[in-house]
Amino acid sequence: MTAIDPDEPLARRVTLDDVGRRAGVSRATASRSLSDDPRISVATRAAVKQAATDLHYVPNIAARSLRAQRTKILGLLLANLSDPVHGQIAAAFEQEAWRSGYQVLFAAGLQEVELERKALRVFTEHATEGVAMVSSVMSPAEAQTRVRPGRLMVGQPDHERVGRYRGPLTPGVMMTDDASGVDQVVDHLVGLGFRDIAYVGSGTRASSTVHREAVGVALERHGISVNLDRFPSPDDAWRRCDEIAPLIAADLPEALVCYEDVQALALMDSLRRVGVRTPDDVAIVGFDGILFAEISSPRLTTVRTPLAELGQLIAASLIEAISTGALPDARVLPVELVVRESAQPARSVVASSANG
Amino acid sequence: MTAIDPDEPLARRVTLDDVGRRAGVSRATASRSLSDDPRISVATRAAVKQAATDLHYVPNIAARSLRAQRTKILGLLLANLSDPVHGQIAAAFEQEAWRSGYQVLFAAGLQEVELERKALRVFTEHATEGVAMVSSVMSPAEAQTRVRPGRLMVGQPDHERVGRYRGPLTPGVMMTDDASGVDQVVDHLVGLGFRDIAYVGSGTRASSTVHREAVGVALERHGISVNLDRFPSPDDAWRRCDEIAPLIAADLPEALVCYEDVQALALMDSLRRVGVRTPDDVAIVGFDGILFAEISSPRLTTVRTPLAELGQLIAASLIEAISTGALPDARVLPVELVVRESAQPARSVVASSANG
DNA sequence: CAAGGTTGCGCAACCGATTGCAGCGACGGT
DNA sequence: ACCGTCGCTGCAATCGGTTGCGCAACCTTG
Repeated sequence: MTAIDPDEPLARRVTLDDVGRRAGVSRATASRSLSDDPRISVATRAAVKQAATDLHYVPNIAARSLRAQRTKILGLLLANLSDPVHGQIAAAFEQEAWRSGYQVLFAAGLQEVELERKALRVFTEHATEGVAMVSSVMSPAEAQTRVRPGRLMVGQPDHERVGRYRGPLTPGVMMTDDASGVDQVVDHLVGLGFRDIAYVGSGTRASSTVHREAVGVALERHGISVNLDRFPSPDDAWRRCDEIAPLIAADLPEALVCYEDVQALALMDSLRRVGVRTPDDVAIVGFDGILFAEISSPRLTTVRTPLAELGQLIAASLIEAISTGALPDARVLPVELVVRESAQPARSVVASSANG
Repeated sequence: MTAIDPDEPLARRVTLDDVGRRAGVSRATASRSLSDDPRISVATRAAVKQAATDLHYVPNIAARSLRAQRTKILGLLLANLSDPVHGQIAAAFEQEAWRSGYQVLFAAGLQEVELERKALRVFTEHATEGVAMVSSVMSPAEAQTRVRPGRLMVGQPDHERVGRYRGPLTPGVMMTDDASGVDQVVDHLVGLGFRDIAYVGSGTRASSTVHREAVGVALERHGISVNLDRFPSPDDAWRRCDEIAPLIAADLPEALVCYEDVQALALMDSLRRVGVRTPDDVAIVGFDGILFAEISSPRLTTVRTPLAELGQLIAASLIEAISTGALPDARVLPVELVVRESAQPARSVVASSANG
């Protein structure tokens, strides 16, 4: 350990008084000069600014926001910081906030309602001007009661509504059009000739429930009825794939719809190790469109969701809501099926087309 | 747009005065009660606490830190929030901070010294009690001058020192033992029988330079001398692999050492598309040990670096430095070679062992 | 030269908490 | 009945900015 000056708990910072003193004016004038108040003469303003840079003056945001009642801080509560999906959203959110001069307080990886409540409380303590929630376990409805009205953006499927497909969405909700994505996936699979389709989701993520339902609905549209709980959905979507792979191998469906890319990729690997090859033995599709789905082997057929755009949109909407005082309507961002190699035409289709 | 009450720019929050009034005591007593000051009678304390919960009182951190000169805020400046490597570090850092009651302000994806300077300034404005920097483009030396002495942790290779292999490290530097990792990789490759080894790095990341140098040194130890700039290093390590893959295919080395896993994975894919198979035609090794290296096909031989541990360590060290006032010595976390499928014994070795 | 207008700046209150110090009431001792 | 003590609270200053209001000096105009 290298000792540092212990008697300097917090080296006194240069304050506006110091700056004013050096420039020979009062603190008030110093403050006004730095904010370019036209009532202060140009000469004085220049002198103050000079003094400020000489002294390396840095304003104290805490003091400012105490008086001005503006903190320029946003809160972002999200499921995870380290997975590709949420990482992208968080990064885009942070970037957009930064560009508008806002700082972001994060609360990630909580996974429990009680912890999320505490996080929201901390946000309030720091007087965040707005809060965004992405893939929280807390319901948006509860969050509404804990955040100042009109200052909450929700970046996740609205379970209540999406489950029923396109009901009116709560203002402030921003999401990718997962329902459409699922439709496209199922249409694609059915078009490829598959009928025996199974689903593997996440036991914990609420959006997985939405997904599974959507898959069921889409399949029904095609007159296909399957047991969507044929295989267990691991709690953590992509862990423990080694445990369910044998189950799948023992009761192999034609195609597998996965909750997310990471899971699809992990499952492909686990299956490979029990001798099931993709796409030869089974077709697999993912969801999200992360980078690794692009460079895996086989490359993964998936739904590309505009994650960065979503993060940016959430931040921009929040900031706009703060400045205009109007809560933006919900937004649903379009998604796009990306056909790659992990799902090939079913043998039956290949055979019949060879016959025909 | 849904209008919300425009005349409520910032609904007045409940203050200690309100709590005190309701409990029939002064603000001072209310404050003391909430912090369980023994000088206040138990009855009064209970009454105040009751009033506080009744009123949903939430303290104002800005006011508190103004007076108490403690913000309980940390700053984390890092290269990127959305890649698996930095995402893991950031997530672990945030978790550890949260556990100690600290909030984290992020500045990510800046990539320019000027922007990083501004970020550090913003941190100062918010009176962060400590700052950590991971993979910054700014030199740690400069950062030292911009952060309060003893309140900076650097989570990246110290170019000056590591380039020279194990010189004394600057206090406050925490890093994974990349030099050892590179040694292990090279030893492994050479042990597998490879001699014609090439390197592909990143044009922008400073740590890539360190890596490349380390590879050269390690090879020299084995009496192998190669041109480490045989192939161009793309700016963004994993983008544009499609552009260099043809070059590699046209001048195929026996083995390829990559700067990081993401790049190795991307390169494997690009090479596959120009007809070069891994590990049959070329051996590839990565670095970092991200999840996807574990589930790729072929699974990637790489060096596992304790990223989460690093993030946690940085945060814990920073917090300790804040409370004890002593700057921790540098720490170098051990890394571990993980042998998987992307690098198989060289044909020559296989042949000779078959002969022998 | 006086009245009215500008211009440029300072005084002091305020934001919401923390905290040193002082005061007040009750109680015991004599 | 008076005084000292102790326990419990309140007063007021303080942190570092922002801002309404007022004031002085200077300039213009009749």
